[in-house]
Amino acid sequence: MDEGNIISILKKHELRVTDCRRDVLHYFIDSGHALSTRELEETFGQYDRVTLYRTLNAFTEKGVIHSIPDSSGFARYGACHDTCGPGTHRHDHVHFKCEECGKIECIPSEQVPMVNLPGYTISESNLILAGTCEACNTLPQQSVSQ
Amino acid sequence: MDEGNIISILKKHELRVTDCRRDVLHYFIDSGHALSTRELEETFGQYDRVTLYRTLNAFTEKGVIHSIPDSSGFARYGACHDTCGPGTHRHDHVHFKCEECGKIECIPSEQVPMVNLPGYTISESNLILAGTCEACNTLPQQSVSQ
DNA sequence: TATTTTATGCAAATATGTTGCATCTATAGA
DNA sequence: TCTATAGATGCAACATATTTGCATAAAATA
Ligand SMILES: [Mn+2]
Ligand SMILES: [Mn+2]
Ligand SMILES: [Zn+2]
Ligand SMILES: [Zn+2]
Repeated sequence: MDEGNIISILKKHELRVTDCRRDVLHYFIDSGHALSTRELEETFGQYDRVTLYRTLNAFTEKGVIHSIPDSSGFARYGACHDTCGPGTHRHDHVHFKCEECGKIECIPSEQVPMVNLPGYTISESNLILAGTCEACNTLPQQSVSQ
Repeated sequence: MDEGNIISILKKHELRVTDCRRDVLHYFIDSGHALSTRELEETFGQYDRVTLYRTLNAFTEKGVIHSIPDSSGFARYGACHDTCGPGTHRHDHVHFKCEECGKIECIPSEQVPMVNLPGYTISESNLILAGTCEACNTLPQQSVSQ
């Protein structure tokens, strides 16, 4: 994605355009998988850890990214769809966590099936699948640590 | 649940019966919602933090409890069904996180819908719903911090 | 450009989770 | 019931994740 688009996404979400935010958002959009704080720290050593955390929090609050439920104990984030903004979050797509390569992918093509629970109000649904991803099934020997 | 049942559950899962394990298991079974390590630490100040963590790990390994994915980044655990034991884990039920009271419940009556992803191997599915729980819908003013 | 608002970096604090080791205890066997 | 032993506990220390306070720097606005 080109730099102009990155900047307009930041502006559309009421975020000041800074080097750190441009670089991180760029990386989110181009990476194709959900990111951990660890991966961001390793990728962006030029920025302070605290700044990266604050970037993730700002992005989450403004609807640029969303956190993905995981039982590993580490937070993971994925880029939101165009439809998300401050106040409006819709993440009805499935997530897949590969146990071989450790990557979490958003699967935009799969909608989370609706469930009806009498008495409950459901505002958000998250379906997280785990197993082996397409890439690891094709190249079974390329497994990598998380 | 009575003390005899608690003890027999521990024994059935190859766990030595200790005060800590009896108290924690009792609390899991009677509480009706998923527990965070934080809540356990606050509830069981008489036991060392490390012992509580090791209790959770032992329970999870032996199939007494299961961890529940959450986007908060903190581990949460729920009591397993009768059908779980060492080696056999089946958690195809839905989980619900209430945004009012912060509680996570297991919904044993709802199965996680199957999804087919060509190219992927799926070994586990987790569906986490969020919104307002039955209790909070009934008594809207009783909201509590997480 | 001047003003205002917000982001950043650094230090420090807090929180979460694990490991090593000495001691204690639940359990099985004599 | 007594004893031997594998396993559980508590404590200290460690490792890592995440947040907060504050001074400074930079972005937006006029
Ligand atoms: Mn996603
Ligand atoms: Mn459950
Ligand atoms: Zn993979
Ligand atoms: Zn509730």
